[in-house]
Amino acid sequence: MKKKVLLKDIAQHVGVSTALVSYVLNNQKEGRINKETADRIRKAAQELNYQPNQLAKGLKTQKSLTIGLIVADISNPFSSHIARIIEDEAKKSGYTVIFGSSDENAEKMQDLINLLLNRQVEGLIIAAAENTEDQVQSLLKVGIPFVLIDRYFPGITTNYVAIDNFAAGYKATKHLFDNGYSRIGLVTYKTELFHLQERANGYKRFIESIHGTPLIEEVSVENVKEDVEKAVSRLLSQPQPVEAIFFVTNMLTIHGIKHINNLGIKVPNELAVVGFDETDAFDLFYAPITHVRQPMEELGKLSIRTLLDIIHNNTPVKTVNLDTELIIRTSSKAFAL
Amino acid sequence: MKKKVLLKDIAQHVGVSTALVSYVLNNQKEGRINKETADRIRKAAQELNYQPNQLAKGLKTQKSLTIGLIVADISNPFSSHIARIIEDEAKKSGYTVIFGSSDENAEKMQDLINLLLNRQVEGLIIAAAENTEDQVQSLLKVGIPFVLIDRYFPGITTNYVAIDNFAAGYKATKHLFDNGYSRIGLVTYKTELFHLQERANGYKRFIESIHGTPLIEEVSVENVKEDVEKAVSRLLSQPQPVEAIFFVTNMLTIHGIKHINNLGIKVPNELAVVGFDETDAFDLFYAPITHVRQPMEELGKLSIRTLLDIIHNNTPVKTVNLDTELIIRTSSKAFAL
DNA sequence: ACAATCAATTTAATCGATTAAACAAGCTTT
DNA sequence: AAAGCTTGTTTAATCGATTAAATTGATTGT
Repeated sequence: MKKKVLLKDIAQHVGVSTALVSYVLNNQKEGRINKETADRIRKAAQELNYQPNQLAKGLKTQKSLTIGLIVADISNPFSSHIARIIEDEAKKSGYTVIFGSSDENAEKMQDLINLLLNRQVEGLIIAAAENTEDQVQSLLKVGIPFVLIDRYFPGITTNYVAIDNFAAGYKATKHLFDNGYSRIGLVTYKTELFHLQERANGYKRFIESIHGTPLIEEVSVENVKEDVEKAVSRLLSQPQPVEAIFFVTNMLTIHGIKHINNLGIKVPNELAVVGFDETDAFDLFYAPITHVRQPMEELGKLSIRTLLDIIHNNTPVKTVNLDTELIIRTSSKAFAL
Repeated sequence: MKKKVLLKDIAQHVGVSTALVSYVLNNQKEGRINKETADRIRKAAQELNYQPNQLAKGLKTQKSLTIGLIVADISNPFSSHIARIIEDEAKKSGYTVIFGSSDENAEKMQDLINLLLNRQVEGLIIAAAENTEDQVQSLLKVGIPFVLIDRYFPGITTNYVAIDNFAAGYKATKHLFDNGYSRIGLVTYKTELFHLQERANGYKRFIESIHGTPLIEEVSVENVKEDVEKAVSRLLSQPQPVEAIFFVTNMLTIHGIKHINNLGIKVPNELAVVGFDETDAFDLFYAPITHVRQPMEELGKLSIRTLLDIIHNNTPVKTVNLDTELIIRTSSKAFAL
């Protein structure tokens, strides 16, 4: 591999010290540098196609211009969508993003945090995995700038950008009820994750408000597909089968409707469905899926902007719960009267 | 922010030089170091939770343990799936991946390359954007280890991992014909990208082999949705409308079937469809979509393994064209006889 | 008893930048 | 003409690690 062009090479080429080259290329000491010398330096840098070594620069300046993003799984469309928004927004401020997938696993998440900190990221955006309060607490103690996204812990006072999960759950359930479905089941993960519990709580609150019985099925993260299938089947094989199901994440929704489809059950006539998040799959289903849409752009942009704010100005704690929108399609259509 | 624990801190804590600490923590000079001293150093490192500064380490050792991945758009499921596989495989060898999205734009891709090289990545995996031969050539000249993935340039001898696009195109078209569809249209991007041309070439070759007329619609990258809609409509409003359409990428397929659906056209009875890549949307469509499946795991793993091979052993050029699988579903079902 | 060997550790240079402080030469000012 | 500014540039320390080479003190061989 050809050797890289260094500051020293430019200095030699022009016949000045590396210090001067550095000053010129960083536009420092404006006015104190001979215009003509400066031009020669800039020209040489251009010609030699000088690219500063960011490791060296970062080491000296203590600024890596890098932030870390930890998601559950970068191949999940929710994660990759957010990742893309954050990438773009970070770039606007000259920052690069390093991603990592935690697989909803606390240990992997800790490894990722260490890895990112070793790489001297200036801050983190984290979609925290289950049971990672301790890790978040210890980040707080260390004082690394970070912002939680999507998930957060009610017991920890820290920056986060998320949605109003309770309202989303309530709204989705109410919508089904208003459209004539009264026995409504819910499929969620068996999890301590607060944001998912809140979606379920919103559901429960509404069901209670109409004096109904909550019917909640919890599935494992490890075995989503099979578990969702069982969950759906159980909800349908009750003495009084459910008339509608609310799935609280994109994956649950997808596996759910695939199974419903395989069972030959007609949506919404035999069973209404409300899903969460957006995916093309929801549109292409013969009965397009009513779903809770999260404001992705806002989530992403707000999280990175908050993070950069903290990094640069050490602003006070900021917590955001954005509103969601219920996109009403066919899968929850009211009974024809 | 609490100050980080340095090698120096451990040295001071134990009462030895930083050199010794470094040797111990890197398991160097095995046997030449007093076992008891070594233990004390390791214990101190543990207690103080020492995390080496990778910028400093990388600067000195000239190894960043980082590789760069350039995709068209990380939020595209194809890209994010590949990214995830590469992330996992890289981690196994102690490497971290930095991603960037080029948006199919040559200039952005060049910026990304520079950015990644500044960050001293040891190598690159690139899904090259259109018209970036020059960039690839110049990477070759500079001698940076890199592997092209998904896309490659017939005129450039370099490492790449891709599929046999021609065969995929041929196979998909033949399948439609064998199932009784003879007027078959194709929707692709208006592009110089060789891999997409090859998919179209495979299509053309087959159509010619049956003495048919190729019906190719090209859409722009910038305006996919509208253009696909127009393309589909044009294919259907021919004097003799097409009986089947082959879409050569996942996005084209999704937009295509959405539109076909909106037009109220029944698949496959009124129009058969074959798509490319996999997405949940294909399964959930009322007539599950027959599609070309790319071997994602192999693509991802092979690309990173090849790259690491080059980095470490400077192996000779390796080009790979993997076979694809045609997943036959309902959307291309033979006419009932 | 003296050189040679060995084990254990330290010294100091280095990676490629940045930057405070020093310096040189010309110009003012009194 | 001495002292003080300006302007333009260089010197040298530094960031936090790694690592070749030097050093120290003990041990061994002859």
